Amino acid sequence: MSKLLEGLNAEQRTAVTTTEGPLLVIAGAGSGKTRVIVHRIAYLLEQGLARPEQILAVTFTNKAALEMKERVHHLVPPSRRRGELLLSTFHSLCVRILRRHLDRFGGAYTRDFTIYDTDDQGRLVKACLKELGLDEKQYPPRAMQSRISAAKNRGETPETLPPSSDPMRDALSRTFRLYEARLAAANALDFDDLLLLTVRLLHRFEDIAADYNDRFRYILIDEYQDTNPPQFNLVRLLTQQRQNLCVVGDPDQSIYKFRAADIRNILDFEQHYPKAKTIILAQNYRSTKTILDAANAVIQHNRARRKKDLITHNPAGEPICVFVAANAEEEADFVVKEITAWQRRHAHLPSPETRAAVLYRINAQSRLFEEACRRQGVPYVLIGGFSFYERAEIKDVLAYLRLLLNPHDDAAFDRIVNVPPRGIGKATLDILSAHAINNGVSRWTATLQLLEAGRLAARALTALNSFVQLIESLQALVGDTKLAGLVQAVIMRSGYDEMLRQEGTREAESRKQNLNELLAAAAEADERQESLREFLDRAALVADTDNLVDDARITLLTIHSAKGLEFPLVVVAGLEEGLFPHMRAAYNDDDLEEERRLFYVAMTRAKQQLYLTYAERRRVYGEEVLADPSRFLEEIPEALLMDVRQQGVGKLTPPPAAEVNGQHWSHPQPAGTKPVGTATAATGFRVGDRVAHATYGVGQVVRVADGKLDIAFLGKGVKRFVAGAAPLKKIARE
DNA sequence: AAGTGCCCGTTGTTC
DNA sequence: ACGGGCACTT
Repeated sequence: MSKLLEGLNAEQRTAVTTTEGPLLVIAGAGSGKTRVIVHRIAYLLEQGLARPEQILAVTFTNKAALEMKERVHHLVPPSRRRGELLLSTFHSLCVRILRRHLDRFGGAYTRDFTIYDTDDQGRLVKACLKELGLDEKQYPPRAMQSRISAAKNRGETPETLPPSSDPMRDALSRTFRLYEARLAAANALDFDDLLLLTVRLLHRFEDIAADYNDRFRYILIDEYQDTNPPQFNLVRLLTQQRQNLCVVGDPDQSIYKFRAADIRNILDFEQHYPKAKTIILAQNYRSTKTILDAANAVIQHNRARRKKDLITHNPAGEPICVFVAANAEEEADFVVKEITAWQRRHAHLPSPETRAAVLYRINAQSRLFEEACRRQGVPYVLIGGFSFYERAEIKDVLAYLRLLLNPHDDAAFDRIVNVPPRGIGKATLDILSAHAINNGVSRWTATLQLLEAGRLAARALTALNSFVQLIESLQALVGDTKLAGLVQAVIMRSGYDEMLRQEGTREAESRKQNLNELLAAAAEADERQESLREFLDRAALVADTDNLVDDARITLLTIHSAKGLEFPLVVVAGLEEGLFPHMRAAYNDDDLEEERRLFYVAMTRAKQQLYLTYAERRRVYGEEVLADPSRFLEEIPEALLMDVRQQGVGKLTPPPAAEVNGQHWSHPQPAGTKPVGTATAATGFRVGDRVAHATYGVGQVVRVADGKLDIAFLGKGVKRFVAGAAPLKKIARE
């Protein structure tokens, strides 16, 4: 028997060695899912079933891909792994394919396309709304953006969304159409396009599809529960010929519905691939029995679910600690203090066994924990939120670099045309933009044409001309100069360095430091002999967790970012109604069940010890609000919990119902009621209506006058809202 | 064209 | 509480 199989349980072995035909591996949290994938790849190589370049494994992050590769290398001797093992995310894979074949479409898109990130997308949507004369108040850019994205992932195109008499739908249709046209004009692809165009490419050109079918004899997909329709279609197209497809995932950990992930992909796998064999990995190797029992108890509250209980032979371990803080600052202080104390108590263990993570629902919570760490002088690593590649100065310099490769990249152009300020003001840019729209050309082309015609104020002409000179002179360096040199040239010649120097603030200093880090990253890319293109692609597709520091003592991150990770000590913070489950998810069963899965993911990150904390008061939008404990806390058997303040677990029972205007209200939302839409105006509200607010919870309209609403919230008094100014949902009676 | 002050929405999760 | 966007000023 192969040494590879030693130490694997019976199910894991079957999953590793069943190499013909489709295979579905339902892997519970901590059941060795990654291990199965790694060993399966190693097995394929060792048995000579495939050469490295014939295997494709798709992971959720690039970091996961790198780790897997290392582990495979550890198991397989070098002689067996000559060739390129392709381990990557769906997005990276698609960029790779498109950079090779996108020209085949022959239309506007070429292989030199630029990738628009969410930020660029937002700018573009805004510009489209403006161009169409649509009011941003009535059609919030962010909402439009996510509707467009959702439509694209459903397979809609501007053609399938015809003009409509409904103003909202019509606005969406028109914005969508213009948005797509502008993307094409800029030779730009958004994140959705990367997947969608790859699917279209393989669908349309059989020879390309055949090539990849030929090449990839074995395909493995990790975190399959979070694949979306385009990803599903891509997998279909890649497995037409051979169905040596192995998907691994856990329906209970599906947490990306908001980005179009469709849990049915995994639930219906056996229907999609009728010859599929299914293996369930139900033994958890990660967590203590206490933690696992609690997680099992919680997830059982989900009704739309295939029953699956995880078991473990691990010891019971310590009870789960629940801490109730008076406010969010106290919560954060307690968490940091408790973590350091726990680590001190376990100082005899090797340091990887005392790593801790603070998990929270929303990024805004991170600030509290950062501040608590700073106050207590404890080093920490923050994941996400304002990560490196999202910083303005980094994006600015990257925008310069993008413009060098693709001057028609309007998003990049807009970003830096007057950064640092070089006298190209609003008036000039309006003319420029109008010219670009009227002539159907990019900003860059419009600039050249305006310069040619000379029909602008002399000052504007000089400024624009020097900008063009700058870009062209930098373009001349591409290819000849090393990346580090190029980045340095951008920072210096653009005047960015000078601008930061003149500011002279601490903030400017730290931005300068960030740019130095970017320089270092460029130098590293030089060592790997990367092209500018590859450098930019990487920058566009880095995941927050890709920069995870493995040996950090304390890591702060959202639960979403924590997917696939594990820590000996985990604190899940902010377990309050309205925050977790989040207000916006509390009104429909599907969203609420996804919140519960999110909590399930959070709990099952913990190996040894789990803390659950919440604050009775928290500042939201600068205002102190009261909060009730999360309903999820009540779903954990009390025997598994310990209140670290010795207040008794009775603390966790829901607060009594309250009276508003003589009517009885229970919090949260009364059962059986449904949201009927977001209020964009006070119209449609009547005195007596039940309404919900993202921050204050359920309330009752007590006055409607002059486009204003007075709403009474339980325990929070009467608040006044201006029409269209607040995220209100009206709740229908019954 | 750039600077100042006020109003408004923000904070839901990410490749 | 805070920053972006806008109107208004210099």
